Amino acid sequence: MSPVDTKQRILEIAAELFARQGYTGTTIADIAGELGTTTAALYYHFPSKQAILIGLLAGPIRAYSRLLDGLDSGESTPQDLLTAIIDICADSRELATIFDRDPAALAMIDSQLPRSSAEMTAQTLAALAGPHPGRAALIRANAALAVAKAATLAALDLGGGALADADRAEVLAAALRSLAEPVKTPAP
Amino acid sequence: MSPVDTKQRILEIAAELFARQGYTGTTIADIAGELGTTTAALYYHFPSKQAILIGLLAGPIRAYSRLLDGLDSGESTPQDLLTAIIDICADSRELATIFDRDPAALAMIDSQLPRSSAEMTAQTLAALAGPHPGRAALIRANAALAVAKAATLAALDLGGGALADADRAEVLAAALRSLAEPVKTPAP
DNA sequence: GTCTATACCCGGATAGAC
DNA sequence: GTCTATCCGGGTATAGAC
Repeated sequence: MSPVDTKQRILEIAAELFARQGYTGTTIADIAGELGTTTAALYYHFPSKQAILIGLLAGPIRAYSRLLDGLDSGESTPQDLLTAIIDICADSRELATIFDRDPAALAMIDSQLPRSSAEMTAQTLAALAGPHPGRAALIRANAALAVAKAATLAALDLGGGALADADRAEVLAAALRSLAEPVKTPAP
Repeated sequence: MSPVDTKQRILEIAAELFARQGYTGTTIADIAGELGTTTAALYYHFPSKQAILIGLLAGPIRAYSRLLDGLDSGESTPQDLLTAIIDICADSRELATIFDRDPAALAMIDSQLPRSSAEMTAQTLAALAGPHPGRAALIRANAALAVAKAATLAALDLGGGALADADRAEVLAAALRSLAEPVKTPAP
């Protein structure tokens, strides 16, 4: 099989297993077994298990990193940011799962990323919470981010791996509602 | 040191490390080191690493399981359910983190729980989504559950480990907003 | 209840033939 | 590009003295 295809298949298999069993819970033998080869064959395509994880996440994380770069300079609204997050998660159910549910794996490759995963989350929350946020605003920012990730994953499962337009709108609306400062009822 | 105290200390240390590094990412040696003993000493108090995880989660999971039992028979509203989830998460930042972010660890002890973690999540979502839910209702249920867990964790971090009343109210409000079906603007 | 020492296994990784 | 064979380290767990 041509090397590029095999490399791609390894990445697909790894994405699925990492999402299901976690990164540390998945062995090289698991991947090789699914691929139908021995573990040694894997090392022709990737120098290490970590390299597979990086090969999987580097692209999406660079995209996300660029998104964050555009925040300071640009005119992005929270809605733009949440939409972008939803679309990134929608790109791959597996990657979104790893990103959302395996922080330990992310931390393991932090040093080889353009910025640390903690930093990216912090910047995202800061952008969602707005300038000089109080505790309530920070809580709402966390809520909105959680919705964008978790509800997108749920929608992907409902849609058989694809995110329907109506579902995307529903996720975004839910995230925006959780982000919105509730209207205070004025004292009578 | 009296056995009960040591056992308790082990659980506390394990909770913190499991939350920070994940279950598989934490070694018995890590726990023993933090405890100031050798790994062998740990095995006087717990027969296995899994037993530590179970000792940690069995109580809260039983509580959550009872909560779900009460749903069918009782008159619980989504608000009651979300409040209960928030309070369970607020009980221990560490346990909530494990529960939310380490599904692989939960799956590992599934067989020894009153019901599987997947089953518990499914029942929770069903209760939040209401009878005969459409896709949109299921998405909103997922959103609300994600808010209850993630925003509570955020609030605990903001509050130094405790959940202030105002913060609890903010989390619940955000979860309820994400759950609420948006009012449809009637065609003119 | 904790120690020293160690058995045992498993997972990541390498060497070298084909 | 994939194989067989193997090394090596680290992690769980045990034996038995103190």
